[in-house]
Amino acid sequence: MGRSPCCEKAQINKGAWTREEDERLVAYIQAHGQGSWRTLPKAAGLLRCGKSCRLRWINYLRPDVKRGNFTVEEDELIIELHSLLGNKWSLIAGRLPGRTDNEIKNYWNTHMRRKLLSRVLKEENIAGGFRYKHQKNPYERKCQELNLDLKICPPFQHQSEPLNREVLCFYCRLGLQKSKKCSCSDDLLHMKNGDGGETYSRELGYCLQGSM
DNA sequence: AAAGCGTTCAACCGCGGTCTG
DNA sequence: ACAGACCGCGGTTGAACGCTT
Repeated sequence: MGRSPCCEKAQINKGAWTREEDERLVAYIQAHGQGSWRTLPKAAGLLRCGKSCRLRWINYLRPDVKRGNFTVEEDELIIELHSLLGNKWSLIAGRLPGRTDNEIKNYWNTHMRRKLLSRVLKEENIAGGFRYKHQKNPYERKCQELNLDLKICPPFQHQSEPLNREVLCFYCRLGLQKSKKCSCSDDLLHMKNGDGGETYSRELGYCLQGSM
């Protein structure tokens, strides 16, 4: 009935990976490719479950993983994408080459939330003082305000002409047509969005609908 | 010096959807 | 058709580290 288990749970190592385990995993994937995570640990001589191997490879050992601090541009992009997609870390990571969903999630939870909140509260302060002065928890309130109502549906099919990537601004090329930072002309925006009232994100592969 | 507290981030957990026997 | 494993994802945890007192 069903498949056999991927590994003997009792013989599984947990916790931090050792240098030797890393080397074994990298060497195996370089020689044989990723293939099936289910069979990889045994084939590579690792006492780990496939899930753990996958995580270690994707988040840390993969050669194209970009280490080090996030740039200002990446910061801004994460904020923009999070406002559109919410906690869809894998989708956000897909727009940031070399960054993993786990890394972005951690970065958001440690740095960005605070940064964004302080920015918003500062803007609010400048705009007209504390309208919510009476409320006890401005952080919670502001987080609720930032939660946008967004619907995601399958990709829009009939695009007659390929969009000219050269004339699109950086944010539009990332699928953020309605970004405040978008510098495209009104004509171009009309051409990109068509008549349906939907914003098709070619890069993200979604129709973005609702309030933005 | 060291205790206490806060921050960071790698790794684990649990869930939902998908796949396989 | 169905049971159960796999896969990928977001949420959470806990060890390590840094800072403050």
